[in-house]
Amino acid sequence: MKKLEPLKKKMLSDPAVRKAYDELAPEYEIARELIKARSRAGLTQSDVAKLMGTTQSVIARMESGSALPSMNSLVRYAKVTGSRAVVKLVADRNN
Amino acid sequence: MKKLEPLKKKMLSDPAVRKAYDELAPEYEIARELIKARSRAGLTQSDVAKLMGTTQSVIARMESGSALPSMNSLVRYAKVTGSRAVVKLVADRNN
DNA sequence: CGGACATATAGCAAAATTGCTATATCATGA
DNA sequence: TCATGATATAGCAATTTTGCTATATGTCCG
Repeated sequence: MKKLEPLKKKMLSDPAVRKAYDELAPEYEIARELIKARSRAGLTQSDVAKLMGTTQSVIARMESGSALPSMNSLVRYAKVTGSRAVVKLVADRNN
Repeated sequence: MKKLEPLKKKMLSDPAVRKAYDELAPEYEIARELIKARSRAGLTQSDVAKLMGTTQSVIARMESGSALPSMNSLVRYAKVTGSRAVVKLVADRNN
């Protein structure tokens, strides 16, 4: 299943594509983290919503990666899914 | 320099204190990450501001922990300081 | 098929963050 | 002391996220 890597690399060498990717990637990365945490906790979006004191559509939106959430939301989401939000800024030459 | 740990533990056993601490902690944790990244890059707040296309006061506010920033800001800040924002929701029984 | 349950999207108001200007504080060196 | 560079804070407008209701999709049984 690693056959896509070369193509990916090639596409990312296009500056325009690269820029879009760089800005988009974090949203999906976070979305994946959210979904992982929620399934680990065995909760539905409605469950999480109720626990966070909001509605299911809000959770769906966060997990869809249609926008970068605030740390506030992230921390609250983490809390109700039995997780802890860890944020690090790691040195990275390639950016 | 570990003498404060027992006191800290005791204080946190007070529910009211604990709640305030839980909500406050992430802001300062993030602020510390920001400042670390910036000094690693050898930049001033004004430098970062310019690179991000904003002003020094905005950076000062982010680093003061007076509010939880958005992932958007975090990612942009990371980028100009030669870092990468890593967000993880790690399983954590104690919360 | 028809009914539950889970997730996704739209549209708008409310709330929070961001951007900005101005100014304050603080440390350092000439 | 004065000047300079760096960081902090205030106040307000602009932008973004959040919260909400309603509705759409999609899936899995019975």
